[in-house]
Amino acid sequence: MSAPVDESAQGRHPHLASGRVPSDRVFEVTAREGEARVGVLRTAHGEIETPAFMPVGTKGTVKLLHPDEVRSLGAQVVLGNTYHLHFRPGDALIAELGGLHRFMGWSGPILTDSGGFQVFSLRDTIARVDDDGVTFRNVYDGAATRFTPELAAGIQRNLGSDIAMCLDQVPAADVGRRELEEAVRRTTLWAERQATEPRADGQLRFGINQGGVDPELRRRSIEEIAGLGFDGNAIGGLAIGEDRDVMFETTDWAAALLPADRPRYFMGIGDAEGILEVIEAGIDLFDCVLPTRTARTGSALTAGGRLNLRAAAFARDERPLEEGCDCPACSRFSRAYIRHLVNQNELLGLRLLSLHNLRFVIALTRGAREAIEHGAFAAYKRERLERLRWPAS
RNA sequence: UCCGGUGUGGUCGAGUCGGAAAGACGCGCGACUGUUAAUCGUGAGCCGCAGGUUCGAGUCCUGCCGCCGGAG
Repeated sequence: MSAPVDESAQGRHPHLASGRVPSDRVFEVTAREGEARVGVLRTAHGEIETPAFMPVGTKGTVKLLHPDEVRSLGAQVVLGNTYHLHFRPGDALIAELGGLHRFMGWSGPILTDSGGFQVFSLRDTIARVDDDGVTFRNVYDGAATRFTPELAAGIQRNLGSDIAMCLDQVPAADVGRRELEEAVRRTTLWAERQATEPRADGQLRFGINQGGVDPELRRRSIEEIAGLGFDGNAIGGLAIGEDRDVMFETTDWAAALLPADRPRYFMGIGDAEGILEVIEAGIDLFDCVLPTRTARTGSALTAGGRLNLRAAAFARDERPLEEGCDCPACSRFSRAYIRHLVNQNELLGLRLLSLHNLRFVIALTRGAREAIEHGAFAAYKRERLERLRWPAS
């Protein structure tokens, strides 16, 4: 594959390139419609127009894609991961090489997740959780490892991300109230400690509230976390298997409780309906592996729903994945060809699907942004949901 | 023509003293939501054909057919 080199990322130290943004200019809301809003989040490595979808690049890469491709799809910020980069190749090594931006050739904003989700979603590896931190066997070599808020802060400082997330305790969707309450309590305890840790130059820090869909616990968590005055606030521990309607309902009132002058981040949602719902609730940022993962497992996201490209139904389908889509896949290749590539395990097929799926969610989000600016979001959402319910193809 | 071997889902291939047909790949279908994921789940076999022995046959017997090898 030959791809253009990102000149701007060459020979530059991300820490030197970064600039501190005056705190009163970090986030500005520029338009509203109901609870939904449009804004701009200014980071050390550039601005993010919100609402924004953030592609996930856990190990320092949005899987299969060149950073320039990710950028040209309209992505303004990507995620990196504290857990994975700490073990491979090591955050100290990345710091030595000039930070994550330079290391991965992405000169735009980077948000790093704290590792909390990884530790707690890999439940079987957890040895012990206490108020100080969590001990687990890491997935790379099985060695016992301890994560604390201080370590999560230190790793993210080494990575030099623009937005660092707090280490949180993420309980499964089906835990009882007692365990949920423990997670809320600990998440606050940890956030208080992480809040005072040193950070990279210009780095913003976001708190994460928990509480599942329990009204009292979520409310309590939001009050405690938001009370610590982070640069932004995330709703964590949702979209992990709970009832969808309850999740949306929770998001509606939970988002409204978050400080309006700070960015609000819903962690881990990426399907079309979900994106529209959380935007409507007043969420500014969201991320998800869905577009890139479903791509690698052979599915395309479209306005009419997901297409399983492996299906025989597409063998002679000469249409693009989605009519009217401007992505590199749709502008040139047929469903039949992509199906052939996917079924033959040709990487190009998975790359084309990745490009398309990311373009789909980014374009959907951009459409929402523009709609809000014109006071047309309600109609936009209705129309998009209609198409999902009654797909044209 | 004779001798020997062999015939199990689309393909390769395990089936021990006859007792509910492994596995892999492929194919069909489906999942996937702060990535241990180019992953995971799931479906489909008149055991070459016809008889026979037996309570019971992919396994034993007979005949036929197809393939492989050798002899002539």
